[in-house]
Amino acid sequence: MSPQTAPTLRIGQFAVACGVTPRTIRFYEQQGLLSSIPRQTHTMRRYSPDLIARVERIQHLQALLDWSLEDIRAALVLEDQVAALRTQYYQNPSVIQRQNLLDEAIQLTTNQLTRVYQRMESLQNLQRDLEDKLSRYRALRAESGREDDAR
Amino acid sequence: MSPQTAPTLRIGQFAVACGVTPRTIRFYEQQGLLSSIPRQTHTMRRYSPDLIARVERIQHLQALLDWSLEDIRAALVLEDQVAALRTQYYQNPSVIQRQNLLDEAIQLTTNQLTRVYQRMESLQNLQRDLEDKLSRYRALRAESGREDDAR
DNA sequence: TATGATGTTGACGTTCACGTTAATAATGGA
DNA sequence: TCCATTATTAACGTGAACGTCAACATCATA
Repeated sequence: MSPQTAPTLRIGQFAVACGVTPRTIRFYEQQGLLSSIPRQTHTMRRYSPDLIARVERIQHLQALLDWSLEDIRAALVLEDQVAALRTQYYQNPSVIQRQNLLDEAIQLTTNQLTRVYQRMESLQNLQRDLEDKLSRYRALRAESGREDDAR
Repeated sequence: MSPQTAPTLRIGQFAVACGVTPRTIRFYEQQGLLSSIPRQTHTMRRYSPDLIARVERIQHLQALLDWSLEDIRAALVLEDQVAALRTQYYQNPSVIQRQNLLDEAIQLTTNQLTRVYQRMESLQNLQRDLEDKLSRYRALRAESGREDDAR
């Protein structure tokens, strides 16, 4: 969460850098996916370039795991909390609290990994099907080519 | 396309077998994903069990490649045409037509495969990220455990 | 300092992939 | 033959993830 780079980008350039529209960025913020964006002189939002990776992460989870923005939000919030833990960002919580938080994060990440493995397996099956199909098509095309030669 | 098994199932049982609702089945037919379903006595639809695989295929393409039903329809229609070609289902088209059809099908399948490869690569990256994250969490959790021991 | 590009907050619109309901008809077993 | 179960069409409803528009504010620069 803590920005490593200065918040220099305005929403237009930031959105282009992320490959989305400004509307999408505002929508993500509204849904709690980007937390409070600092504003210069209390008006326009400013984005630090390291937030680009966060938006791309959102889109990846969306596209690759079929997660809703709500699921993604929950995951990011938890990750942010762990990150805050590490940098002692907020008042050092009790050992129990830290452990619970970490256990939750471990649980969540494990679930994500399981999902990833399942998807990869399904994709491999699909790959096999498609490769078989392709070779059958090529064989048919070759036959048809021979007929054509003999015209 | 040509059913290998008799159309015995009514829509309720068929939908259950596919893991969807009857509404979904009717919707797919309406969108041209299942072509004309034979009806006994001109009223109720009857499904042959081999159509289950087709519905599962639709859901896979939807979930794994993020395709719209329209994209899937186009792919299935093309595949059906090639299958019809093989079984001489409709009037033997000209050699040129057959070749064009096959070329289209080869093109489409190649595109699908490309998409599959891209997704698998992205998934592998995500897998690495998640595994790294998980081991970091576990390390943190271990630290916290030691603090706890020293209470 | 004028002005065109860019940003802001609502609020309503849109698309996809179905869900739900209603009013009616067909099926199949006691 | 009766009647509970299942199916049929038609129509409207829904949630997610934005798109679009209006009415206004602010920024950068000539």
